Amino acid sequence: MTESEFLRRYRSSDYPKPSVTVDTALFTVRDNALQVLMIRRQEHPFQGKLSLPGVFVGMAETLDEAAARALYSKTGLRDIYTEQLYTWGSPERDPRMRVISVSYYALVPEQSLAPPEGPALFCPAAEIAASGDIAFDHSRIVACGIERIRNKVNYTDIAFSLVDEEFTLPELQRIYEILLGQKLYKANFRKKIAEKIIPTDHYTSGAPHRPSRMYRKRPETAG
Amino acid sequence: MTESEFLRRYRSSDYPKPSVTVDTALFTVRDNALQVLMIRRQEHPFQGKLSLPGVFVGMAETLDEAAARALYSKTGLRDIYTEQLYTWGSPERDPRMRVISVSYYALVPEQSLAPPEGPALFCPAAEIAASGDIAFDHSRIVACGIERIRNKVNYTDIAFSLVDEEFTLPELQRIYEILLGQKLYKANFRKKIAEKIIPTDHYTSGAPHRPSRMYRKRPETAG
DNA sequence: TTGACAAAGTAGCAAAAGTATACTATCATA
DNA sequence: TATGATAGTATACTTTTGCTACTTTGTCAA
Repeated sequence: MTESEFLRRYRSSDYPKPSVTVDTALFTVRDNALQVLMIRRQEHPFQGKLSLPGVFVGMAETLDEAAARALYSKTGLRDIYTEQLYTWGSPERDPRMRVISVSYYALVPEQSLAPPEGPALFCPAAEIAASGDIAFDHSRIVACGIERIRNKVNYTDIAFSLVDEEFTLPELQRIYEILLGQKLYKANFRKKIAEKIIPTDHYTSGAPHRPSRMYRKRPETAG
Repeated sequence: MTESEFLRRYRSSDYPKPSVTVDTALFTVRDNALQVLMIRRQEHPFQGKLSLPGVFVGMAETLDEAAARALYSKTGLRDIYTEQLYTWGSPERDPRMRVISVSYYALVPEQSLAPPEGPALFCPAAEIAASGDIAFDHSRIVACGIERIRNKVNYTDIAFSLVDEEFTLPELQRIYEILLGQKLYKANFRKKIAEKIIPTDHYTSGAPHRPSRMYRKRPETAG
């Protein structure tokens, strides 16, 4: 049997197939807390419950593209930091039918977000992760995202995805403290990230204390 | 519309669906190298090429169960360390049709493996990861597994999954060195893992030098 | 104009962790 | 009984981390 014969003969409809969705947890830091974008469901199943924005994977798009599409349709944002989290495949996770969900998380600075509209709203991520009243297994997805972020903060630069292009060190430190869930020492923090940043000649103003210098992220050195 | 009406009305066949497979990279340390179990493909596509053992996901099983099934059918082993890696969904990754692959990796000590039979064989993982001649995107899956292992060695106990229940410290250190790709200092290594192990009163014998004490992994302390 | 307040930013020490080297111990073998 | 080989230990040195105290520079109110 040649390969072309085989391809002709293979009938993919011979096998039952699960549906595949991509669900994306969009995180930001707001009001001194890590928050996640949730959607109040208008339809069954889990009508009225909170869920993550998700889409069915199109037959011609990659998973990353599906994740970007889900985010764009809810926020209008493109080119934000996005990464695959985990794939959930329990047969009972959707009461309608077998649905496998590839989950993603995304990070965006609060300043670049328009206030969420319609059924979308930001919720404290820790509350969602701890709640027993979230649609599907989306509570676990959020918990998984929180954990991933907390790990990666220590050995990557993902925290920079949560601040604007120009930022002060007190701002950045606050992001780290919220993600890690603990206070950091100012002097040590600055030593640690000194090599990752470039000072600008801009300063904050107006506050009743010494102005804070603004910095940018230093581009990664290849190799 | 009530929920039951909705469920009746929903026809899952209205949407085209990708197929979903689970592909599992089984790693072990053999001949002083990290090796991975590969299958010489008997059928199209990629006939004659090496691929990872994989199965289509059954409609009633979880993804973890599918991964365990794939491993069991090739090795006869159960209850080995297994963890999800990443999900691959490029539309072109399988020439037959749209197939989304949820990849897993597994770790097993060499001693518990029977010699592979039939089309199965162990290959140096680094060579597979670097090769351009592997079926599907399985070369990238192996590369992803190597990277994950290398990361997790430092902050988890996955290295213990690659040695027998009783092991010597020189053995364990060799595993660490192979996974990390670098020599470690004996004294420092022992300080680091001292709290993770329990000494037994067994010793190696027969070698023309001082016998080596055997240890077991200390059970994780809850909390 | 100036003193109080507040947060930004800096200096430096001590403890802990990591890096590296030198040493002693114990077997098989010749 | 000396030798070679690897197991195992002691210890000095270096870097990082944890912590405290200090100086700087703005607003605001007396």
